[in-house]
Amino acid sequence: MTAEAAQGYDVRSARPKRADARRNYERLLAEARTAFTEHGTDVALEDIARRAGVGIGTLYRHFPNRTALIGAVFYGELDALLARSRELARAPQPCRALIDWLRAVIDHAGTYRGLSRAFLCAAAEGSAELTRCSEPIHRAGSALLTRAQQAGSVRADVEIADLMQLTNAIALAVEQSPGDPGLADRLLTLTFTGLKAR
Amino acid sequence: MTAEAAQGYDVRSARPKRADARRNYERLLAEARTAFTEHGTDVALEDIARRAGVGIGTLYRHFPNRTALIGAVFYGELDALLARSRELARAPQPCRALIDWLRAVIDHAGTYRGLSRAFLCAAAEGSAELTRCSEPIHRAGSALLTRAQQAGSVRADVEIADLMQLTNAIALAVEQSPGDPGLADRLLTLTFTGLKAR
DNA sequence: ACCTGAACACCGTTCAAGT
DNA sequence: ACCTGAACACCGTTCAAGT
Repeated sequence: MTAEAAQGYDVRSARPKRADARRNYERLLAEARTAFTEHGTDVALEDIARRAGVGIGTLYRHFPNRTALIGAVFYGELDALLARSRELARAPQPCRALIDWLRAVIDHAGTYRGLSRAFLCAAAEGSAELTRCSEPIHRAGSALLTRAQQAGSVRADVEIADLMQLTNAIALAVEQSPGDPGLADRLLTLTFTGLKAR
Repeated sequence: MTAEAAQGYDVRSARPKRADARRNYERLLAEARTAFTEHGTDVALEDIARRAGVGIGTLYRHFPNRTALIGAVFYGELDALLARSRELARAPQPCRALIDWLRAVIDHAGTYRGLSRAFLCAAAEGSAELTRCSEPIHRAGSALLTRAQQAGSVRADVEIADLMQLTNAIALAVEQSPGDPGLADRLLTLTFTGLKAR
């Protein structure tokens, strides 16, 4: 399902949204995106509603809670991340491609302050909005992981779920350490080579 | 400085606290500990004050913000973690000892829901209360790391700061995945062996 | 069917008054 | 010097009234 389809139809009734409802949905999404980018995902929802020119009640009608809104914004930006994975699936070094993609995931999570935390917490809550984001990400990562394993450059006993958990965790650590731009690379290198001496 | 000294003297004036102030401080700390254990670090501060039998203003007088309170509770429990590191410093396998200790750090962070997040965030905020906790932890970890490196079982280019960041991140991922008790072990094993095939 | 925003609930924090 | 708790500010969420 594309992002357009999700915007054009009511999720519950599966019927087309009324034109004004759809316009409000899109405005809220756009304002949420810029607000999250500027002030992080903890920004006041009332601000987002005001900037979108709708009442706070309308925001809640479209997005029952903050996580749902974060998930909807993130879902709309998945395409770039998935396109990058398809690109890297044809890169000459399968292992390098996997690491590069994990780095892209971390960078993307860093675009909104609070996103990676919401993502980690959502797994525990079982939020439908963020789960539908993590599924395509996992599939994309799985393809890159399998390719690197078949090339013999990555251990066969590594599972994508664990690797993504670790990547999310690194994204969070990186987000909390704004003064250390090289941290993401160092932690990914550590994950790749491991502690163990060769 | 011991925990007793911190309780018995006013931090700013370095003078002995009045007896009632000291008693209130200790009661707040004890109630915070149990409240954090039972309901996580997001528990209402008013509840802690009420259970300690003091006004909310008294809580704020002793602990200017939530992070300070979390830090004070955590500081009082550092001894167990540091004792474990001294024990492991004499264990036969230096590398195993390091991994076991990282596991202990993760387990300890898991005793309060929200602690590892507060810890990661505090690094960015530069909270004095939590920084004084991380220093002895880093020193203890550094000793174990150096020993494993000198034994030749851990790579020489690994730095303790990165390793602790990664460990904190794992602790957070583990906390957010209560349904997966084996996650901590799997992620630590992954950190140890690395993705790279041998 | 959808929008609005006043109203409610809740919680962190402060500070004037009291001991 | 310290304690108290009413008061304030802020924010998430709901829902009766309106279009």
